[in-house]
Order: sequence, then structure tokens, then C-alpha cells
Amino acid sequence: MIACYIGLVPDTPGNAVPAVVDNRADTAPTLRPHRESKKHLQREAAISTALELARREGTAGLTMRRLGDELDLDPTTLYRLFRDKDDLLLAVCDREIAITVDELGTVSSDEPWQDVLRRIAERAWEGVSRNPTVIALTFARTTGGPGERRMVELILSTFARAGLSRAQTVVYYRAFADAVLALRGQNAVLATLDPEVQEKDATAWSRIYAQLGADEYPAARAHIAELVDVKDQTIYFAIVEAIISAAERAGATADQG
Amino acid sequence: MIACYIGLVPDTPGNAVPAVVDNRADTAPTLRPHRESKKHLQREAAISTALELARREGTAGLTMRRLGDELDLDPTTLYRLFRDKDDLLLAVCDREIAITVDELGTVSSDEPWQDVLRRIAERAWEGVSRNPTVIALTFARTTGGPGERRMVELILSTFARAGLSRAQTVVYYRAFADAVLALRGQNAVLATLDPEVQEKDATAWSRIYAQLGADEYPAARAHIAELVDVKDQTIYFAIVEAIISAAERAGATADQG
DNA sequence: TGTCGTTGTCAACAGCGTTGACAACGTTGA
DNA sequence: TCAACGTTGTCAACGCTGTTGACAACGACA
Repeated sequence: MIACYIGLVPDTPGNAVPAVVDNRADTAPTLRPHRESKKHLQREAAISTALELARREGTAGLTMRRLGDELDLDPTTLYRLFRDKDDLLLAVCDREIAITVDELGTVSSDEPWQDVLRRIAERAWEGVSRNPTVIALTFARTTGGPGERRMVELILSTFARAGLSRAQTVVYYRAFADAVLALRGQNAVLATLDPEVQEKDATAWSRIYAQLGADEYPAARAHIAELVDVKDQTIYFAIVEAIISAAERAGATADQG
Repeated sequence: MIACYIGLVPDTPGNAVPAVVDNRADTAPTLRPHRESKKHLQREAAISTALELARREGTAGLTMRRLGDELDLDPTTLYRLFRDKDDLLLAVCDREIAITVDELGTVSSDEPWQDVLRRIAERAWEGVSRNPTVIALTFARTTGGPGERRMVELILSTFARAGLSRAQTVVYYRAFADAVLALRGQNAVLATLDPEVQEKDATAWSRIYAQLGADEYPAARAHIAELVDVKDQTIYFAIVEAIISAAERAGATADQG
């Protein structure tokens, strides 16, 4: 796991499915084996450095030139490892997902499926809190890489234990995954903006809504104290629980019918 | 409503709360009345044009230079109307929200609160489908403008009819609003990328996951047909229903207790 | 040893948001 | 009526971005 993180191990070598993240493989099909391996190592090293750079400098700091400086490489050399910046970002994102899966450790089938989903949601919360940059850039995307594939398999197999039909299983899997990704992406995008902007956003309720006329905005005025106090984390886990609960009930009715 | 849309009516003139979207007002406090008015009209016109430009050209097409061309204005002149591009985007986003609220029409208190929320979710779905650009750029932000204030008041007052405590009301209001915004933002960000990338994303399941080994990814293989078929819209409304349902049950237990 | 694919370096392009200077305009006050 | 001054529009420019193409040096294979 650690080796994968610092980028020394080519993930799942010999896998039947080529890493789709590596789109450059298409353009250079006659690459010699050990050259291919060297290129792979360079790619992995670049991904690790990009991850660290993103964590340190934020969205705006992750540019091809900065990454080149960090690697003592000419920025244009990176274009021999990645098709374009998008390709790089997806690879970095997939690495981040793989780390999150690793942190979950082993998942026993004895553990209630609801608790597994709660643990996944918690790891996703913490992972994004630790490094919002990458997820902010790619939360709407499919990496198709090994990290994502492992995460999909884990969540899907967990929902498969909820007693749902196959179609329902997929709906709730996607509901869970999309909600977690979208909500954490939302927070991440905000977290990667200027601190000044974040401050403006965080204090919006007290600045604006506390001053609204009670005649025109009665509900907002009546709930102003709670609106100011409520935390993003509370909202996030409330939504997660709502989805788990919906899957529970769908599974229960399916059992009865 | 139409007048507001095409930018002829300064929204809620004489409101006690100054439009926070207009941050430039701070920098020029001694502006003469009719000049202020003229500036306001120019702002509104620019917002309308930006909205149309975004709809036509997408995220990448909405640049200060392009907007200047469209308005027959020097691009730098826009910086006399908006503090920076962020200020412009928030203003455009708030206009978009106002349009969505307008489309909802009047909301009677006879209408079940659940149905009101469903209608709001539907309008949000359609509005973003029509013009994903703006929401893609600002879905993680608070505009603080009049459009947003009206939307907040509407959703909040709807949840206030669910029989929840004040704290619970706010939690479910935020859960609903954040989920709708985050999920539609997720779809919108994807919709504003290159068509080629979208295609890659849409076909990811059939391209990648259909080829996975059943030994390594049994759950993915078992559900591949359903994974390929399921629609974003189904997921979106499943999450909305899960939240409504959670609020319903929270309200019911609060009534009994 | 010669050949050819690969790698690293350099300059450059087109575009972006944004700033500052400067001239033209139009309202305001004497 | 005229001068003064704040406002507006225009221009050039800065620093930055992702990205491309050309060119020389390197290194493994025949």
C-alpha cells in the first residue's frame, strides 16, 4: 500500500484490462518492455509529486510548469508521460481514490452493510478534508483506473448485501457514490478558492440573512440561529443516512413481497 | 419576471439589504444617483448577455474579452461594472436562480410540502439541463443575491411545514439544497467539458467494466447490465426522494414524541 | 559501429484575467 | 458661460496558463 502510494509499484501488473488512465499507450504501441517500465515509473513518480504539490499549493498551484520544477524536469517533458493536463489529473485522482480504499482496510462480510457504507463515507470525508485539490478538479469525472475500480467493487458488493433487486442495487450504489462524490466535491471546490472568498461564503448567513426583513423573509429570519450554526459535516452525514435508510426500506419491502 | 430576465428592472429597489453581489458599491460610495442607476442598468445588461453567451458557448467561451465583444464594449470596461470575473459569475448565477424561482410560479400552502420540493427539484433539473455553464462555475458558492434569497426562503418555508424542530428543519433544508446543487453541479461540470471527454465518461461502464475479470470484480460483473443502463436522472430523483422521506419520518416521530 | 527510436531542452504561440495610464465625455458648481 | 472634476472608454502591457514543434543528445539493438 505504501509502495503504491509513493509510486514504486505498477498497480496490478498483468491485469487483463489496460489502465485506461494511461491513454498515451495507444499512441506508442511498439514501445520496448523496459522502456515502457521506465516510463511507467516516471509516471508514478510524477503522480506522487503532483499529489504532494496539490496538497501543498492548492488548485492554482498545480500547473505543468510548477510540477516540472518540482521534478527537475522540463515542463514539456511531462507531455511525454501524460497526453495532457486532464490525463495527469485523472491519474492523480485515481491514486487518491486508491489511497482511500487502502485506508478502509479489510471489509468483513460479517460487518453490517450499513456500517461499511458509513465507514466509506467517513473515509471520503477525511480524505477530501486532507487534500481537497484533486477531488475539486475531477469530482465529476470517471477515472477508469485501478483505484476507482476497487472502490466501485467495494461499494457495489456492499449494497448487494442489502436484499435489493439488481436494478435497485445499482440505483442505490450510484445514489451513494454520486452523493458522496458530489457533496465532497462541492466542499472541495470551495476549499480550494481564495481564503477571502471562503470567509465571505462562510459568513454569508450572518452577514446577509441576519439582516433580512422579517416581513419579506419570515422563514429565513425564524431559523437564522440554526442556519448560522449548522455544519457542513452534519448535512453530509444526514444525506448519507437518508440514502442508507432508503436502501434499507427498499430491501425490507423486497423481502416481504 | 420577464422584465427582470432581460435586465430592465433593478430587482427589489429600496431593499434594506444592499445587493451583496454588487461589491463595487463599496469602492465608490459617493456615486450620484442617476449614474448609479445607469451603472446598474449596464450591469443587468451585461449579466443578460453573459447568460446568453454562456448558454451558447459553454464555460470556455465565457471570457471577459468575448463578453466585451458581444456588448460592443472594451473588455476592460467590464471591470468598471464588476470587481472581477468572480463577481460577474456570481451575479449571472444569481440571475439564473431567480429565473428558476420564477418558473415555479406561486406556491400554495395547500400543496403538500413534499410535492413542492419535488417540483423544485424538477425545475432545478431542467434549468441546469438547459444551461449547465453557469451552475458549473458557481455551484459551490453563495451568491447572496436576491435570487438566492428568494429560493432559500421558499425551500426553508416548505420544510417548516414538515413538523420538524427548528434545528431539524435547517438540517433537512440544507440537505435538500446542497444535494440538489451538488448533484446538478456535478452533471453540469461534466456537461461543459469537451464532447469527446463526455463520450468517454458516458461509455466508461461498457468500455471498462464490462471487460473486468469476474474473479477480481464479481459484483461489477454481476451488475454490468444495470450499471450501463441506469440514468443520471434516476439517481438524482432517488436521492431527492430519500431526503424527503427522511424528513417525513423525522417529522412523524417528532409529532408522536 | 551505425541506426533509429526515445528523451530532454528551447523558443514560441494563442489565449487568459487583470492593471495602469491617458484621453474624451458630461455633469456640477461658480 | 466657463472652468473643474469625476466618470467612462480605449489602448498597451504584464504575467501567467496549456500546449506544440523543432532540434540536439542519448542509448539500446542489428
